Order: sequence, then structure tokens, then C-alpha cells
Amino acid sequence: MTTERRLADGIVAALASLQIPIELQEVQLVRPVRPEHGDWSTNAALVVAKSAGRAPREVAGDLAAVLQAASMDDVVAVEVAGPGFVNFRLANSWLHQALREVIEAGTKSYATPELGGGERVQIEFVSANPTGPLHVGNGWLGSYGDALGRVMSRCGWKVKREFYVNDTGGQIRLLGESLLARRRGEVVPEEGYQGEYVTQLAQDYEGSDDIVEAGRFASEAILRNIRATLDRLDIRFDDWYSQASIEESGQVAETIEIFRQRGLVYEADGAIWLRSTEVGDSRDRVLIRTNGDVTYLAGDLAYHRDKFLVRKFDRVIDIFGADHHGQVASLKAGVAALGIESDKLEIRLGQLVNIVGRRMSKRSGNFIKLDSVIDEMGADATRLLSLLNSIDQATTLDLELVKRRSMENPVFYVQYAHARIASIDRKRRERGIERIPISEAKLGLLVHDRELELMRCLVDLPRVVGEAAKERAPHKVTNWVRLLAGEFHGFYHDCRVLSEEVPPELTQARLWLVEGVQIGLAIALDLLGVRAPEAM
RNA sequence: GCCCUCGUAGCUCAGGGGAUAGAGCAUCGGCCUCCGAAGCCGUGUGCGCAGGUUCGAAUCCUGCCGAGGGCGCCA
Repeated sequence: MTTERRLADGIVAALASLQIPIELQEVQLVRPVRPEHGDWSTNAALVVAKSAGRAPREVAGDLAAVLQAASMDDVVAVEVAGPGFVNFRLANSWLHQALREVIEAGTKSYATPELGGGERVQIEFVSANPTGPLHVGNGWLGSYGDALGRVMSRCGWKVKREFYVNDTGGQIRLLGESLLARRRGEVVPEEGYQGEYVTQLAQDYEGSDDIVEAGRFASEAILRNIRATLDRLDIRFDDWYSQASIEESGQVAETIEIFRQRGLVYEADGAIWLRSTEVGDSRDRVLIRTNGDVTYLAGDLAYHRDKFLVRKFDRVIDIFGADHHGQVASLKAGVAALGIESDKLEIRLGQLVNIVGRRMSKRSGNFIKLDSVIDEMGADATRLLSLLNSIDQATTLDLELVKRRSMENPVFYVQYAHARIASIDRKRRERGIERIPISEAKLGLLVHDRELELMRCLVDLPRVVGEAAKERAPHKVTNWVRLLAGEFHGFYHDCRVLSEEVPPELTQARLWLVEGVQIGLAIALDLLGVRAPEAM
């Protein structure tokens, strides 16, 4: 049983013996930032003071007294501090025990909090239109979606990744027109696709002058290109779902029919409308246009019906760029109208990635290609950089700076820590030093501040992974791994593992500590989709 | 005009009810007879503004100011 668990149980028992009712959600047991606040701290007294009708510090005093009397393992002091916090001071042995748990669990099982309960969740992301190469923003949200999938999988969700291919409609026709114009050596219409890749494709195209055929040719070629780029970042999908296929399968018509049966469809101005205002939208939306084409929304609603009612996902997470947030209200409304609990559809909006002094637009061809960024920085750096920040925050990227100074990019810092660990092990074998089993190692020798700090850091990983999953915030894993790497570099500087001056027993203990760190690094880097190199 | 998101250090960003708000970069200064200096150590400035809720607000609420995005029978 973890120390955290034992303390939490102790607090609950202590409050019960004091006959104080608990509001569980509010009671927290955390590791305080400041060392003088102990190893663990609870706000329980602050939270229950009101309902108990007593002063927080008074409750805290009673609570501390009971906890002190319980004399739990490793607990050397229970103190009241500040407005009514109860702080636990523990013997270092709790950290040595924690290190044992890390080693025993290993890369596979450590930090695998069971939170998802086997819930089947689909994450749909990137879903870039096959009308041009991926840009930096696609890579950003692609890395996010993939890492979120990894984090949630680790926490017990059954995750499927999906790319929705917008392979039909006006934009594909426009792409076909642009291609044909290029082939004829004419200028591309102003609203068409101007990018150079269209010229390239026009040279390869040997088909007819039919716009649909040309458009299909171009979009298929572009989609292959998109997949290749995503492969470079190790972003892989379980399914590539075609918008054209859902229209051809009749599911769009079926979906519209369902709306009709529910009295949510009417005709006006020659088009067929969804009365989405009935279910929370700000205005009604067109489902079938005057020319007979179904709208993107109609297809998207059929697609979501398929996700929930045909393929029976318990939860769907759609990841859109902030420029698509206009479609959120109607999508949510439409899904609700299909009788699907709207909480089951989560839409995460990623703020846009700005490049210094440039505005990105696919049609004008003025955007930074994801491929060129990977060429410059490498896949690992691109992924880690994408996962540095919350997607709620618009980020501004200075590509020149990133390219020129690798120090701007923390990927090297983190990978270097892993490479140094591998290097220690190589050196150990060179010197013919045999490892002893952890059961025989004297972990109690690990008392240096650097060593203790590393173990504290490792203790936090399960909570960090769990928060990253619950909050859909994989960047929390990035923050943690940077912290761990920093602590490791400090340790490496101050504490030699292999040296004439270090007693053999301490070397053995430190080898196990280093292995624990390696496990932590490997778990975190894997969640982020970044390689953990043996050497660099 | 209406709606959404966001304003934290010179720059890029963490922290999103908890105790004295952090990191990297940039600046300046130290550290390699010793497991990899892609490293370590030191150096100071900040929560857009004003109210409110709370024992406690950078965090929640309201208003204002500023930035970005959205408001199509495009996707």
C-alpha cells in the first residue's frame, strides 16, 4: 500500500473518531511545494471547519493529536500550520519504500492509475482536409491527440484513434479545378488552391478533364502524403473514416429521416433545415442545400450517430482547431437531437499556433509545412515542442529561434538525461561491476538531498499521469519529465554513482535509484511519443 | 453588433481555490586531473484594470480594457 493511501485512510479514520462528517471531494492530501510544510499535507481541517461549526485551527489541532497518537509507519511528526493545514513529516524510509515500488512495478505497470474503467473512447483528431499538406498546427494537435490517447490508454480507457477524411464536397471540386487549371497552364482561380504542390500534382495527372476525377486524384495523393507525414511523428490512427463513404452508405439520409420523425425538419427557401434551435443551438441549420447536396453538418451528424449508436463508443472526444469552434454549437445540438447524452461528446478546442509574422492559409499556400519543421528539428523535438503547452493557450512559435538554438528545445535536455543513464550502465559493465538484487541493496543509504528529491519526483508520477488523463492535458507529463530530468542532472553532478571514492554499497543503492529514474523517463517519454535514446 | 477562447517575468510558457506564484530562454558571473559540460551553481523583475464570493483568489463570478477566433445553402 502506498504511503499516500495509508495517510488518507488515517485522516478519514481520525475525522470519524472525532465525529466530524467529511466532504470527500474537498479534502485533499498533497505534497506541499515548500519543504518546511512537510512531506504530505492535508486541508481537511479547513474544509470541515464550517460544517463542524468550529475554528479551523482548533479542528486541525484535534486532528493532528489523533493522527500523532495513531503512530503510523514512517510518520515522525504531525503539525498544524498556517490557517489550519495538518502537515506530515516522514522519515526518509518512505521514499526508499516508494523507490522499491517503482522498481517492482517497472515501466509496464508503474503509474497506471485505473480511472477509465474500460470505457470505450474514440478520439478524433487532425482530420485535415486532403487539399494540401499538413501545417504546423496539424502537427500540434496531432501530437496532442495521440499523446492524449496514450495517456488515457495507460489509465484504463479503451482508446481508438480516428481521422475523418473530408473527401467530398465543394472543396474537392475546387481542388480539381485548381489542378486542371494548372495543367492547362492557366492561373488558378482566386479562391482556389494556389500552393505549389498543385502544380506538382498537375504534372503527374494523366486523367480526363473531369473536375471530380481530377479532384479525387489530387485528394488521394495528398492524403497519402498526409499519412506519411504523420508516420514520421509516430502518429497512427486505427481508422481513416471517409466522409464520401458515409454519404454513399445512406446513413446521412437515414439520419435526416430520424430528425424528420422527431419533427425537427422543415423546408424553407428551397432547402431542408434542421430546427436546431429546439435543442440549444443559436440558429437553425441547413441539412440539404437548394442544389440537392447535403451539407457538411448533415454528414458530420450522421458520422457522430455512427460513432455513438452504430459503433457504440461510450465517449467521443473531438479535437478541433479554434477556427472550427463555430461548428461546436450545431454539432452538440444535433447530437442531442439524436438522443445522445451530450456529455458523452467532448469537444476540445486547440488554440491556434502562430508563427512569428505569418498568417497561415491553405488556399493561398502561405503556411509552414509540418514536413519542413520535422526536417529542421527532427520528429522528437517537434513532438515535445507541441506537447510543451496547454492547447488552451495560443502559442507563438519562433521557428528561426528553434532552428538556430537547440537549447530552446527541451527535448535534448530530457533525452540527455536518459542517455546519461544508459551511459552509466555501459560504464558499469566496462568496469565489471555486478549489480546486486534490490532486496539486498541498502536503499537507506540514499539520503543526499539530490537523491531524496529524485525519489519524491518519482512518487508524483502516478498522480501526474492520472491528472493528465482526467484533464485531457498531456502537457502535464511534459512538465513532469522536464522536472525529473532537471533533478537527475543535478544528482548526476553532485552524486557520483561509479567512483573509487563512493563505497560499493552506495554505488549499488544509486544504481537502483538511477534505474528508477530511467523507468520514470521511459514511461513519460513513451506517453509523449518521444524516443528515449541510449546515446545521442 | 453578438458568441467563444485567452491576458502571469524582457521573450516563450507552467501553475487554474491553499501557505512566501515557478521554469526555460535572454543578461551577467562562477564550475571539467573524476560516470557524457547537450550539464551544474548563482544573479531580479510579474498575475491587464476595478469590484464581488470565500477562512483563503493568479485561480471562481460581474464589468471594463486588450488580443485571437467564430457568426455561410464553405469545410
